[in-house]
Amino acid sequence: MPGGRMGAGWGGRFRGCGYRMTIPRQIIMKVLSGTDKHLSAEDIYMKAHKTNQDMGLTTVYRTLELLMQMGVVVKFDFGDGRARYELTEGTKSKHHHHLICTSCNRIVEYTDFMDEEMEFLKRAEKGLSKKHKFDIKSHIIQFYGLCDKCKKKK
Amino acid sequence: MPGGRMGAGWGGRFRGCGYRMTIPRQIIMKVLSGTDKHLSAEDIYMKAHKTNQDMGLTTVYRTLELLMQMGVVVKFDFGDGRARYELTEGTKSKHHHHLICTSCNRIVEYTDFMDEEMEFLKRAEKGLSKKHKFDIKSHIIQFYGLCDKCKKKK
DNA sequence: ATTGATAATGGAAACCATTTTCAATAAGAA
DNA sequence: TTCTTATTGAAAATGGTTTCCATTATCAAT
Repeated sequence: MPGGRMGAGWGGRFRGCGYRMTIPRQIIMKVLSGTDKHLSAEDIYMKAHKTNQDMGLTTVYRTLELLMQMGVVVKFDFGDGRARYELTEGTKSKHHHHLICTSCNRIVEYTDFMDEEMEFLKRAEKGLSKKHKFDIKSHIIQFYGLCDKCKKKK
Repeated sequence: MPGGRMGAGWGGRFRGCGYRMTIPRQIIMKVLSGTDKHLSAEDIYMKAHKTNQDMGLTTVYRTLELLMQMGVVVKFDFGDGRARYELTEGTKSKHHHHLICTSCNRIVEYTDFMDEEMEFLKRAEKGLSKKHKFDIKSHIIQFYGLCDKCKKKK
């Protein structure tokens, strides 16, 4: 993929869902596509703001809301009071889940057990979709506990 | 178990963690033990308030924070702006997970696939604990998507 | 039982991420 | 180009959660 076109191609996706493609939305997609981190709304706003000075934080929230409904983005809550967002179909990053320390809020990504996990998830999603008539777009798996340091501190 | 003693026995647990057992904490434990729903802080406050008029909302938040650190309670975020809390070792309710509609916020509990899930989780927790030196206390699994109604609406 | 150090409490005010409002602007079909 | 209508940004409002602080309660040591 040649550089400079990241985030392109999303126009059809938006229009297909009955929405318009706009400059702010393009920029936001570019930011989301260009990272492998979990960004907060403000993180995204700040990155986008560098490209387009007129970008407003409100638009970021509105677009994220849209993207979530489109199933393109997942929202995470790690318990620190601000939500994080991530593309579901991340081309950049490996599929991963999170370990969260309930004491210091440290977040560890892990990619272990992914094979088992994916297999389990595939079966579960299929079964749950059918039984509960849900159109499942994404999922979250998080483990909570005490990290090494906090364990010793106590 | 004879009635009227629900929530008792927690004193040791608190003291064991270096905290004191107090009336408000007893009442909060009673509320949490006595429900199989996911209560918000305010839900808990209102229930507790019936037993003890002096109960303050601040104390509920503080106690929940404590219980989370103790690994006794899990905090859920279903995306409606208020967190929900639930005992991890629920004697009342079956272990379950959640399906959440990203459009209307409807929450469906499911207990299907629990056997596979439990098996997977057991292995994952053991492996992750060792590898990342985490003391895992609880976990969250949530599926997001569109419920039957919202699917048709579009 | 009494004491005393200090953890815990409640109420009000502060915080701050997220929403709402609204007039101005831009997208895209005709 | 024109017109309809979705989208936008800024500021204000919202509301769940935290912080502050003076008062009260717990519980280990006496």
